[in-house]
Amino acid sequence: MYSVAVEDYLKSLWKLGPKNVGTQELADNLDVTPASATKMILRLTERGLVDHIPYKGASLTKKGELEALSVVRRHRLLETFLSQTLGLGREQLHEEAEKLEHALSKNLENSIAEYLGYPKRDPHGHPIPGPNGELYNETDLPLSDSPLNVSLTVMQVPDDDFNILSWLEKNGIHPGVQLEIISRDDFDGGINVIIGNRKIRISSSIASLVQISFED
Amino acid sequence: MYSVAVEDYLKSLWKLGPKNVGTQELADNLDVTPASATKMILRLTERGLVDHIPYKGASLTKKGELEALSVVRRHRLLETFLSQTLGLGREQLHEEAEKLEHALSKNLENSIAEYLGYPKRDPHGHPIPGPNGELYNETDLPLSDSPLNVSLTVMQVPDDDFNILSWLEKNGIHPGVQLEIISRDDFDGGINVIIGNRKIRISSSIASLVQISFED
DNA sequence: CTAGTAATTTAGCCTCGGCTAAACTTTATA
DNA sequence: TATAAAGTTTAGCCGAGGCTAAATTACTAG
Repeated sequence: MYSVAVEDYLKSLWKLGPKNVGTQELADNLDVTPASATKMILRLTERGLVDHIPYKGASLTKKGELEALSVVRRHRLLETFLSQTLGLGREQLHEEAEKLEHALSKNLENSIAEYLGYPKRDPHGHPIPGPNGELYNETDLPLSDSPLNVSLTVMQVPDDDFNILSWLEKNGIHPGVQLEIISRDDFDGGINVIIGNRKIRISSSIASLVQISFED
Repeated sequence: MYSVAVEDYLKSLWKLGPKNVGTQELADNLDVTPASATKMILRLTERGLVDHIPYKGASLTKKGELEALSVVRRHRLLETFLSQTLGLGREQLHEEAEKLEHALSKNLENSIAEYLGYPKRDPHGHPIPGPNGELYNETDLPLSDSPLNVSLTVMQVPDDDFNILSWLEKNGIHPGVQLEIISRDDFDGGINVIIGNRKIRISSSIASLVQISFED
């Protein structure tokens, strides 16, 4: 139904939204020139997938959002499937799913979801949209803003940065793990955490990409 | 590296070869017009993937054949993988693999091959080319030409015709099954076979698409 | 051997999704 | 508030891969 390019634009608009997304930001995200992004935005607007206010930015219509969520669902189901079956590491999943998501039929999507027992989250802890775009309420919080001396459970890690993910894996930080912040370096926002019996320092920029919850 | 269209053309040329393939035949196989096929053949020739003698047909170069075999390998590994993990029926595999094969990275191909234990055949019994295009010698024979009153083992069934495959499945005919031809209808080449404790008639056109061997 | 038919190629057009260069808004700064 | 900078759009180009219609080549039958 939709081309690879169209699906990629919708996914980016969803990821960068729900605010009005600027042409530049969208173009950067997709590795194309702003001129190309403008042209595609016009086509998507034509097809009722996007609302566009010239010089102000673009955002998904309801129709566009549903299609974007369908792509995200396929992506996250594939990550979960590849992780479960082949045992691929968290840092390898994104790149593979990025290609396969465009080639996954509705049938196969359903088979995979059933096989996995209708999972609610992928291996990075990201919520998997339902078959009709349902996305449950997000209550996880950034590790960077969390209080000291409280037991925290890691809920989400980023999915698309190989280096950050490798570092997190190496330090045992992934969904389900318990940790506790013992101090915060005021000058740069870096934090020191206890995880298992080890103490490690996490930079502010990475801590802001890790989501936690207070429940065990 | 190669586009979906290029991979599809190479795969078709391989399937229809190794003879010189006519433009019409190729075009029919790919559901495009002969004019489109001609144009693509010229591009593939330009890229050293195809040898083309104007008005006589086209065939794969060594380079083109290796690339075609790589696509076939991905296709058959995917069929095997989807069958093993999701338990998809033989008649559903082809269509899904047809789309996914173009989105499978070398890494994922390797992971899947390892996971499956480097299988030699896919669920339809078709040989899976090795990672460098190795294809072992084919010794299976068409059921339609096989002798009477000898125990035969089904080795291969077609992969791309949903209706034929459904019929074969329904009648328990798939790789690994033993059967014996008890008579042949001279007028149309249809055969009567014993399979398990049932006796069924197989039309000549279907029997020519089923490959058998004499070993048990 | 020649005419008619079938297969193939060429010519010319289209859409998609890129690009660069230039023009036009909007925003920020002096 | 004028103007420079930044962001956005327009114009025009390109290649891939389709298409139709017309021209060309090959094959076949009389």
